[in-house]
This record gives sequence, C-alpha cells and structure tokens, in this order.
Amino acid sequence: MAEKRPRARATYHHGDLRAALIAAGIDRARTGGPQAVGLREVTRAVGVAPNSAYGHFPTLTELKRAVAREARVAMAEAMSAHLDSVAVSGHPGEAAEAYLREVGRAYVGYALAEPGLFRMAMGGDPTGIRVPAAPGGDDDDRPRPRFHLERALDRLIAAGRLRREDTGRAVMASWATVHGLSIMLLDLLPQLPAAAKQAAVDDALDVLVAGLTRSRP
Amino acid sequence: MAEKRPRARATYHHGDLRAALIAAGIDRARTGGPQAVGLREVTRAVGVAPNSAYGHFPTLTELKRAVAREARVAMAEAMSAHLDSVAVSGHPGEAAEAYLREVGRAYVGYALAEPGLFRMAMGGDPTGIRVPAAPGGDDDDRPRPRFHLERALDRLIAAGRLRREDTGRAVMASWATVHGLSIMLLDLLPQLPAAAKQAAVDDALDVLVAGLTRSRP
DNA sequence: TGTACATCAGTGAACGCGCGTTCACTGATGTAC
DNA sequence: TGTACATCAGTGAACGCGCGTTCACTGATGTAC
Repeated sequence: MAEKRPRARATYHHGDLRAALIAAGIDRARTGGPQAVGLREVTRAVGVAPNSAYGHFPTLTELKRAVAREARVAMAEAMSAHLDSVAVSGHPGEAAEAYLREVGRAYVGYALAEPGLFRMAMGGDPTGIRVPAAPGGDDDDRPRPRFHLERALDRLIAAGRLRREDTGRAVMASWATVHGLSIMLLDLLPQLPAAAKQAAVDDALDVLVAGLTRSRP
Repeated sequence: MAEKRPRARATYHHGDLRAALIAAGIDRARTGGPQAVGLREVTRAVGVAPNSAYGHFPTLTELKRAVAREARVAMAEAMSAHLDSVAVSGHPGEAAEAYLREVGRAYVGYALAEPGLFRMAMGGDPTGIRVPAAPGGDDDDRPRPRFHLERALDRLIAAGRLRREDTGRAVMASWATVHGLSIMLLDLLPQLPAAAKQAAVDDALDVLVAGLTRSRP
C-alpha cells in the first residue's frame, strides 16, 4: 500500500500533533499566506485525518491564532539576527538613529523576504477569519517585532535625540512608516525592482528619523 | 408570485446591467470588503441570474477590477470634498505644509470611515484574487487618491519647502505613512478609541512633515 | 402601419469543487493488580 | 512477568454549504421590407 502520508508514522498516536499542526500551518502560511492555513490543508500536510485537529484546537480560528503567534515570534527572531549582524557603534546619537533605521530595515526586509509569514504575523486575515489580537493578548512572552521598535526608541531617548514624553507618538509614526512601507511594496508596487524598493525603504526611513529627531521645538 | 428581486424590472432586458453590477459590487464592498464581492453575491443583489454577469465581464476578476477602479474614484472624490472644506491659506510655506497634512487626514479619514471600500480601492485582495494594477493601468483618467498627494507635494515645492529632486522619495515616505496609518489603525488597533486614532494620525503626520521639510542639508 | 426575423440579453439547471464541522467509532497506550 | 481494562488520540464517513463557471435555451428588441 503506497502511503499518502509525507512521513509514515511509526505509531498510531502521533506524539505531538499539536506542534506538528502549528508547524504545518507555518509552512502553509509561508507559501500562501493566512488564507492558505486551512483545516484540511494543514491536516493533509501532517498526514492525519481532518477532524483530528479538534483534539487540540476547538476551532480553526484557534489554530490560526496559534500559527500567527508563532509567525510573530519567527519575525522577531529574524529581526534580531539582522540587528546582531549590523551592530552599530560610534557617537551615541548617530548610533541610536542608525539603530532605528536598522530596525526599520529589518521589519520591511522580513516582510519582503517572507510575505506569507509577514501577513500571517502582522496582517491578520482581513478578508477571512480574524486572527490576531486574542482577547487577553498573547499568553507567552517571547519577543514580538514591536519589542525591537521600542528598544530603538529607548536608545534615542538615552542619546537625547527624543524626548521621553514623545515616545507614544514616535511609536505610532515609526510603526506606520515601516508597516506602510511593507504593505505598499507588497500589495501596491509588487513589480517594482528590488533596488527601487530598497531605495524607497531607505528614503522613508530617512524622513522618519529626521522627523522624529527634529520635530517640535 | 412574490418577486425575490429587490426592484422588479419593467423590461426583460435590464437596461444597463454592467453599471448595475458594478454598483452592487461597490455596495457589497462597502459592507464586507473585497472578499464580499462575489459573482453570486453581486448578481443576487441586482436580482439577476448568476451567469448573466458573463455577458459583461469575462470573469469575476474583471468585475472586481472594475469595482476596485470605481472605489478608487470614490475615495479620491471623498478626499476632494474634505480638502475643499478646509481650504488653508496664509503664509505659503505654512499653508503648503498644512495642505499635505490635510491630504493625509483625508486619506486616513476615508480608510477609517469606509474600511471596506478603502480595502477595495487600495488594498487589493491579498488573500484572494489579485485585483488592482490592471496590466495597462486604468483606462480612464478620473482622479485617484495619489493625485491629491502629488498635488500637495507640488505645493511644498512651489513654497520652497521641498526640493524638486526629492519628490520621488517624498511620495514614498508620504504614501507609506498614510497607508501604514490606515492599515495599522484598521487591522492592528481596531479597538483603539476614535480620539486616540485621530491623535495617532496627527502625530504621524507631524513627524512626516517635519521629516520632509527639515531632512537632508 | 404591419409583419418577419436576425440579433441580443438574460434564464434555468447543472457541473465539480473544497471547505469546516459533527458523529459514532476503534486502535494504541499505560496503569493496577 | 503477565493480563484486564479505562483512558486517550486519532479514524472514516458523512453533513450542508456556497462558490465560479458551462451548457443549451428563450424571451424581448429593433430593423428591413
């Protein structure tokens, strides 16, 4: 009998089906975005009966929520890796500005490199089941993309380039810029050459940093 | 016989079914966004057989494209209305800056007021059929939201607050800011109070204007 | 002014599809004696 | 060390649904004579 399953299971019981379902969800999201994370798609990928997911998640929405949380963590880790690789130094003020720029590059860079996971992580599923923003928030405390942004703003404050009381508005402006760049380059200008995309990112980040550090007397 | 149709047609032939289908599409998009614009949904709303759409559009994608184009025009008109209502004057430089801010407010304001149409107009349908960006571009030249943005930047140039050669990067930075604000407030922070949303818009636009007019020596 | 007829615009029924979810079930596991 | 049995984790089949699209069709329209 030819097994249809990707890997034949040694045991009838799976071992850790819950984790396997989430992993398969991440895999599907990488390729096809949030809408590719379906109950049948995911169970099929694991090689298990469609309804077996109900032993671990009360509903598809809950499975997608778990996948979205995992995607957020993956994005934050990718950003960490980028930030470690470009550690900036020198004059504190310049370094803090450069650091914010790198956080932005890391954010948009991930969106462009992994659009499916990015949408899963940050986009929700606007045209499908609502996924992110679980009522009580995430129930573990692994870093999220937002963590890096706040860290960069703290550095700007420490370097005296941003007033502490402007943190709130700085978060909004920064987040809007990087998220807007990502969505814009992905959805509205998908055919723009990679170099032009990178230039757009750099330009917008220049404007952001200038605006944050030289606004309001 | 009770007619199931919204309005009974006087004639067997509809008159202008094409326009009626687009109008029904706009109506559905207003309520449910791009994914609510289905072939059966739309024909049902018009009171016509599902397949009758094939006399006017070769495929559902083409219908959605037409609806998206219409939504873009509607958005630009709403922005025009807002801009007319707040006509700024005074010192040319200040006025030009204020005008850009108003364009931004109009953009985000429309997104928040008409999320479904906004997504139809500017979002495409990330998780479904690709809708915007018809190969040859739009085939009529009614104004699009982008028109207002370019107009505002022209004013900044005329007032000496922006160098002409910075127009390209200014478009990217401005667009990223307003689009990012819209998506962020809609998808990521839907439960934020309206006043806080408005404050976020104002803050991000302040940063944008400051960055555009006071960056690069 | 009246009739014949080609063209046009919409109809009705069916197609195959994949989806999330429910039901009653059965094979595997580990603990108690 | 060996057997009985409750628990657990996954199975198999079916449900009802709505979708986009295709087919052969028919009722209405307007032009030619």
